[in-house]
Amino acid sequence: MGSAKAKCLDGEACQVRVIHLDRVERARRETVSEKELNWLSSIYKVLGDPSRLKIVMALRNVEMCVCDLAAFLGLTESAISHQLRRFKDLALVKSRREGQVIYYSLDDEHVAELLNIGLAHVTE
Amino acid sequence: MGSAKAKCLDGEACQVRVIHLDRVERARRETVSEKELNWLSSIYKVLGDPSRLKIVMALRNVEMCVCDLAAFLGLTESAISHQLRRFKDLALVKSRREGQVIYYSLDDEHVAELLNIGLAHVTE
DNA sequence: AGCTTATATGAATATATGTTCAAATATTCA
DNA sequence: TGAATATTTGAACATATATTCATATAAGCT
Repeated sequence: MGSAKAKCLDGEACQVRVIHLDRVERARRETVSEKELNWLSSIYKVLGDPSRLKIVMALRNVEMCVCDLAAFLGLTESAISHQLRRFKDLALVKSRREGQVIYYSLDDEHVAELLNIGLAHVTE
Repeated sequence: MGSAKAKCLDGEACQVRVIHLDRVERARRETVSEKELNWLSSIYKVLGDPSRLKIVMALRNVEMCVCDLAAFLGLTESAISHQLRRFKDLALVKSRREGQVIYYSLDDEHVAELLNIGLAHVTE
């Protein structure tokens, strides 16, 4: 509706200006829970850093250890380890120990899909 | 190959420790350009914040103006405007003026796909 | 047991970032 | 023209974050 008249939400005393109350209410109805939203955004966020994106792109195809990734990225092994922990905390990457070497690989098909769509976006 | 012997990259004098040179070289071969990587990560990053994710989720379904989104998110109109500019800079959201009101909506099908996969990830 | 290698951890730091406030534009309406 | 509405912009601030350095853990080798 075109009426650009200010309205109020959440009671009388509020100061919130709203033009399309119906749309706001619809958005309220259709949104996912705050918890799901936070989780989802944390997954996008972990991909939203060039170094981490490069890491996870590499792990899509090959299992790699920390020092391989450090050589690939040109970063400290410590930096790689810190970032890998973030992936593990979100259960996006899994690890496998073989002697002293720990091999990392991608562990989430949804993330693989996210990366594929991103690549399609970039290479089209 | 299992040989955990240190090797060197990029010339003699370097100190880079590598266990699987072949894998590092393969990763080098298969990676996208630095420029594409930065662009792609910036797209994930812009989705990697709860407020922005909520904005773009809402814009998936309905056209909304700044103050609608401010009411929906419980944030300042200024905050919304700042975040919308980031989406516009990446050409993920488009705007349409109608009198004093500016309507925002999603403008990138790849991003819509990214959101769909994310939602599938969350709601499965 | 010691010694080396591979990775992890924690503190420290410099930088990036999200939000707010105050002020500036831009558009409509009287 | 002037007042009111919708949005934008820039500065400021508090918080988050990516990386490095130094140190700790863990496993294999002699």
